[in-house]
Amino acid sequence: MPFDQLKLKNQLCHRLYMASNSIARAYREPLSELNITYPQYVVMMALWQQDGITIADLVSTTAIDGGAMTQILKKMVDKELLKIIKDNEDKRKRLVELTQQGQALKTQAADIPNKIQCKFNSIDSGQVEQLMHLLDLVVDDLAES
Amino acid sequence: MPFDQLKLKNQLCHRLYMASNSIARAYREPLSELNITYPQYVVMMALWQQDGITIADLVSTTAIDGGAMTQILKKMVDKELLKIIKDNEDKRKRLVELTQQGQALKTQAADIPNKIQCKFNSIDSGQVEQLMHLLDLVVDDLAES
DNA sequence: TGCAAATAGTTTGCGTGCAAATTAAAGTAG
DNA sequence: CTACTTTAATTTGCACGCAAACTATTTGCA
Repeated sequence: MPFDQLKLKNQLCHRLYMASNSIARAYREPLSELNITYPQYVVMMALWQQDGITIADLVSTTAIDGGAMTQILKKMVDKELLKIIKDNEDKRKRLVELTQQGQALKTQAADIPNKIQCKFNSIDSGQVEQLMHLLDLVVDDLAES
Repeated sequence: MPFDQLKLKNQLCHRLYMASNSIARAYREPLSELNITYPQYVVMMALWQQDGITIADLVSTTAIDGGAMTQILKKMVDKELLKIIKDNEDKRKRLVELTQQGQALKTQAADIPNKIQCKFNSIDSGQVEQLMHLLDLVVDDLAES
């Protein structure tokens, strides 16, 4: 039955598609209170972890596409969440720095992970661990291919 | 440490984001040979399973947004993969039917799941099963919230 | 030294994902 | 029979994700 593999319910890709969209949708409400989108939130998390990094570093830690990153950062500069500074040592590079507003947003965001976690009633933290591990394997396997 | 939850590497959402993008990227090459995109492939799989269903049914089985579906179907009609027929019993509804070309494409697509599976070197089929199960739980938990 | 190759970022065009508004048809309550 | 509500689908506007083309530096190598 080679065609059985073409059934939607047998496909890992479709599960991932639905799960990823579901999660992004779940974040939409809490994030709209901070006036940011999900990818913008990912950028903020990366900068809360390490500030003043280059755009290339931001691309590699967030896995957001470089072309999209330019547009995303532009909007975040408009919102005065961060600013972009030229690197005098290497004039190709630009450094991304949080503004005070950007740093302050971390406090408002601190509760978001809990809000999301509350929606998971069928999964315990051990299963989340395992899920993350399996997803890491998927990403690694598909990395360069 | 409430801020530890804000670290990217602790976030399920970011894993899902990366895994979903990775998979979509992995399908891009094989699907470009069929001249379709990933969401279009999902629509095709749904129709190969059951042809002649309404757009609403297609939306619910694929989990593709209704607004996007209109655009996607329009492009697939242009490619002559399917046609859209009015339902005379309920004039609000429209039925989606594969053309001969659309049906024939199934044979060309039969090998795609294997091509993708070949890229997974770190995961066995049991782990894929488990991954799909966990993703189902995630989707269900986030369903209506 | 000089010049090709690599690196950092931006821009463009296309295809979604999604919310909100809109149109048309069917169902429903009074 | 009529107005209200619900359902099916489309349209619009915005934000990405991604490939490809492009600009500006820097690096590497002969």
